[in-house]
Amino acid sequence: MQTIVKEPTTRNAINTFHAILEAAEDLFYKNGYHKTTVNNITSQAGIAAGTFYLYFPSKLSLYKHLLIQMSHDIRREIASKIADKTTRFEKEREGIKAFINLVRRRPHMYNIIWESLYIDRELFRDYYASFAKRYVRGLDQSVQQGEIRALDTEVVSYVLMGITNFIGLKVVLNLGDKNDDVDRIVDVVMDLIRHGLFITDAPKP
Amino acid sequence: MQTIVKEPTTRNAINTFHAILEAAEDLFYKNGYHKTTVNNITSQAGIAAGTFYLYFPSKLSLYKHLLIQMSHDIRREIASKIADKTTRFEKEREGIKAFINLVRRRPHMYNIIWESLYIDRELFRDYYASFAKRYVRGLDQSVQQGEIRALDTEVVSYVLMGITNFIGLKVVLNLGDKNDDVDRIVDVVMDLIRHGLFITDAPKP
DNA sequence: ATCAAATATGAATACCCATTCATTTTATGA
DNA sequence: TCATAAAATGAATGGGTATTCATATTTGAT
Repeated sequence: MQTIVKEPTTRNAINTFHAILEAAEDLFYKNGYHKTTVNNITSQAGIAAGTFYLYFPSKLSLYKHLLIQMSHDIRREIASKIADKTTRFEKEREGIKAFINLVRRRPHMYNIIWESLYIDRELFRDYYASFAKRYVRGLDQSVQQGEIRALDTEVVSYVLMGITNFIGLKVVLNLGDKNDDVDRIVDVVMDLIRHGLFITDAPKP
Repeated sequence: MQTIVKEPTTRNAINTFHAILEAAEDLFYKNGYHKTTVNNITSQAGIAAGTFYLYFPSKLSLYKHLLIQMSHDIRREIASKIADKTTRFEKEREGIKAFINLVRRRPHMYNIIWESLYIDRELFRDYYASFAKRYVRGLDQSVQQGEIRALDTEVVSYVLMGITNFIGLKVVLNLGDKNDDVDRIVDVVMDLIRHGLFITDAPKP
């Protein structure tokens, strides 16, 4: 299934195309995919209902287009923020921070990505499977370089994704402490990742 | 909003009531809330469409009923599995294991709980906020008893929920390694929680 | 200025689905 | 056995919405 009819070329067409994307992002976030009608989207975008179908073959294709775009945005954002970091620890910290700041700026992303589980399960699976795959590559490298312990990196990748996602959830949904400061939270998380949760007497192996 | 019309009393009524719940659980899991019609549910339950409304005032109320029931089931299951454990470490391990085994047995739970984010956001918030609150109580106690380090227990609770949920997701959706063994995965997770991810030379404080 | 292609319009279409209700069947207790 | 209540039926209703299409406008090249 193609996600768009064709790339718009003229100035006006580009504006219309982006107006649709912007309205959809906003409405999908506020009301969810199912409660958002194509008419809601077109009227918020300031265009006629029929115009929508000049750009997208269906409502679902628009959703997929947004999801794919966002998954790229997330990867690019994280990659750019950790590119110049040299240690795995710093990469991890900046990666988490980048993700949280991104979803805080654009809380739409959260909703849209998770909602895929209910719109197209394969899309959801693919999203996390491919994210994990990349993560594992980075972790394996760090194991080789002796920076992190030799654990099952696939499991570790899901642990780290879980941490990042739920901390993001807390921040985006304003769960718990209302005065959350991203840096402070990330410090706590990194402390956990570095030292573990428990008090032990024995030195580390 | 009440979730059911009234508790059924006679034998047949109880059967019908449970047939509806079972069919709904199955169909919401397979196709999601929005793609499941009341007719789908009643025909899979082997009853007429109208009968549905003798038990539930609306489709949404059935969903809420399932969600509330499941959140109780999860808490009860975890509580019963950790009741006799004495150390925080064991409680944590058995809690994670109980959760994963439960969602593996009834993968419906996963979908239904997360889908609440798109059906009724307050429901979703309440679910995790109250889960976190309980978690924090337990963690605070363990901090007092010197079993775990004195970190922000609210942040820690989201970290632990995130880990558990994403490991559960991996298992339920069969992401990555297809021969996942729950005990082995939980061992990796607990190792992480105990020692952290990184190799450090200094002994623990 | 002219024309063809690209864009845009919005009312009409066609389908879907939650819920209702008049009617029938089944259970219960006197 | 009969009367009453409880449970069940399923066709009909009504509201909603994704998509289409005949028509109109705008754009850009010649």
